[in-house]
Amino acid sequence: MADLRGGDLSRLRQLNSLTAIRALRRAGPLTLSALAERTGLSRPSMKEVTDELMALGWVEEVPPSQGTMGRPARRYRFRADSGYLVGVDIGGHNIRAALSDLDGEILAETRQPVLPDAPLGERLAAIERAVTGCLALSRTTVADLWTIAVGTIGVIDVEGRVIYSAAVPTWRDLDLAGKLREMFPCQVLIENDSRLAAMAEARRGVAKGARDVVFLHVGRRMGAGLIIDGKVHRGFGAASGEIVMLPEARWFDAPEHLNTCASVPEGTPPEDAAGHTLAAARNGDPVAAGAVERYVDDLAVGTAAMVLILDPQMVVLGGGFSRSADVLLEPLRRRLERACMRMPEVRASTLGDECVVVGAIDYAVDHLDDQLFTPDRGPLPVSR
Amino acid sequence: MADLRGGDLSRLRQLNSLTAIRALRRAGPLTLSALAERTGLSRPSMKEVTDELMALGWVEEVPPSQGTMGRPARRYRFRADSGYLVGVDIGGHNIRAALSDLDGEILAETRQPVLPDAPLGERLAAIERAVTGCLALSRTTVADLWTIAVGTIGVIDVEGRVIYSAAVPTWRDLDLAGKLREMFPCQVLIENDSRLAAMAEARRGVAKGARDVVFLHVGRRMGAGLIIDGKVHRGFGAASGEIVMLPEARWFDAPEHLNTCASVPEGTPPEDAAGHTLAAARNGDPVAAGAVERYVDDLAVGTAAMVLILDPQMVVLGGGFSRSADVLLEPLRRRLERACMRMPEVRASTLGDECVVVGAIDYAVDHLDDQLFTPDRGPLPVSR
DNA sequence: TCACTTACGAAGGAGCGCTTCATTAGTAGC
DNA sequence: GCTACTAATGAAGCGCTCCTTCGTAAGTGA
Repeated sequence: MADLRGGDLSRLRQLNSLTAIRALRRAGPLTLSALAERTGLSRPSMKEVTDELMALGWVEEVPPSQGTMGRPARRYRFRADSGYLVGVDIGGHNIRAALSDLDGEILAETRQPVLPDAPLGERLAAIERAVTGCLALSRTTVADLWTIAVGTIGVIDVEGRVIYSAAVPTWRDLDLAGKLREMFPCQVLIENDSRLAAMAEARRGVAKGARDVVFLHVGRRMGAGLIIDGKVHRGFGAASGEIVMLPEARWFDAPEHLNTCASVPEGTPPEDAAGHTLAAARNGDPVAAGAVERYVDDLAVGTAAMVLILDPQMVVLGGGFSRSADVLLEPLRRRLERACMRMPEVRASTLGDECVVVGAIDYAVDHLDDQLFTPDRGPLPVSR
Repeated sequence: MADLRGGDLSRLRQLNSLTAIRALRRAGPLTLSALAERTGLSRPSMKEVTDELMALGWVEEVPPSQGTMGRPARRYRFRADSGYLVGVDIGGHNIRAALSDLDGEILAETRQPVLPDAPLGERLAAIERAVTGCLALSRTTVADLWTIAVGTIGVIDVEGRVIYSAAVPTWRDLDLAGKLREMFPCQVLIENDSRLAAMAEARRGVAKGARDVVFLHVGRRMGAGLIIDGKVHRGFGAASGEIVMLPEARWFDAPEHLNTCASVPEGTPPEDAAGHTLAAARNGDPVAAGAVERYVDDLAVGTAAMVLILDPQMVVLGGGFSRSADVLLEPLRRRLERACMRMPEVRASTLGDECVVVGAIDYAVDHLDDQLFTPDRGPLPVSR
């Protein structure tokens, strides 16, 4: 429960340094005066702070802006390139990776296809290829990596061990965090992919700014991710969002309505059936429309449970089927309107397939921020 | 999003003062040396801090402890009696109030019976009587009150307005916070009663120490309160925990199994029927046992929804029926065991009827803490 | 070239916390 | 009752961080 440590003078400086970093991260290059004004410090004090931050490698000078009145002011910026973050999305069929700077600006992305039943070694190798691919694209080395954040399907325990994964058999009981730590000499974070997707939507997607968000992963498998009070909600055993396990919530079998619809042509591969049904419904096929109706009926039950329990500001529809949001959104809203006490906004995901990698990066950025702004870390470390 | 204000020297002092207060609140009377050690400050600095706090009225000296080696040390304690908090539970049939010091130590309690359909004025008068009764019992005046926290049935909006109340008709559309602010010249907080009960259990009840708690209010009406990350979770529109509104969760009609059980004697008043059924089940009546089975079946569905969605550390069974926890707990556990991914602890409430008032006080204490520990409040105010 | 604007840099001062050391007020043992 | 020991007290002096103030520097616009 919070810290009971009193502050030293150096603690004050540390606080002010962090405040300066935060201001620079938020507002880009700033002059000394602007920085001083924003943080409330005097210019001379801020000068000392920036000098120190420059010496440590956290901040650098950029050329002054031209055409201003008066003597041109020095400008400083946060050196977001003094370290890099990688986000990884380990899906059934694809492994995606993205590399960003410390501000979460994405600099490179890669994708490695992989078979759901590929042996473990192959899958891990694909992860390594995806990450090193990103490094090569952005001309950085593994030594510059500060954090790798991984989103994966399945239930992950608090230590980063996979304890359940319906979609990827070889994934089960794997100490994923451990394996990745062997591969990469940096901090490794593991999260459930739906939760990271929720994070992405809450940070830079359609739910930007919302503190409480329910993210629905609708696709061939169903899942949910929760953002509560602006943070990823994991739950005590990292098993939150698993409403799909409750038969009464009617999520588990919901996709069957779309898969087994009579309007799907014979011989369609099973993974494409739902897409056919949704497309047919969009084109006015009454049989498909009925299947979609029944699908949304089921989807709405589990969703209403989450909305009634949490009263979020927004519900975001994501996952594979969210490409058909135009067919799903309105009927879902209508049903929720009837079922809920207070109707949340219901919107479609805007980030698409990159949702999870982007969320992984946002998660890593948050983690970095937390580390920086946790008191009693001692002085700021040298950056690079 | 956090503050961007840098720190002054005085800010450091403020921080240290607050740290000292916090240490004293947590550990009772402490000597200067002990305080210094705990907070990491040097003794001379801590002396200045305590001098200042004494001058402001936040801290006072107590006689030194005897029989120690060496020169006896001054001891200081937090003046929890420099202000008072009141918690109020507005139920259908009773209005309870309790008065505590700033540490949340309860000093007086009162109860005022009131009819569910009493006119609004009468109900408000009963609230006033309950509170002034507490003041009289503890020989304090309304001027010493810092905060009143109120828990009430029904859905309260973010501004403290009652927007829905099935049990108390006159309560509807009432600006409760406004009315109370007219009555009492202090800070007024309004919350839903189940959420406050959850708070109490998480702070000093059976769930003490748990960060994520689901509190089940089981009684003639059903409700739930959530503690997430140690804080009351209200939701965006203060409508969280309303799973009872979802038919598929089977909470709404669940109590009917107990009310309409054939083993209830003719002529039993409807409010006592469920109690009879539970008692009969405890005594081995097979008909009553069946009714209880069906009741728990329903109860478990909504509960499983909450557990699967949130993955709490603990589920607390509270409310009127929790007096029969011995009959309910085991069957509930069995059903959850089957339904949940990770089984939480399931325990009965230990605080009984005082749950809500106590929770209201804990809520007020938390609020006070937040206010104190929010930066940029300027210097510590004079206490009393 | 001159007035004006804005930033820079150095100097002096105040607040806060730290260390050090002589002093004080108790207990324990003889 | 005296002495040795223990632990807290109080005052002095130091260093760090931030503040304000003021003269100087480096641009723009007339």
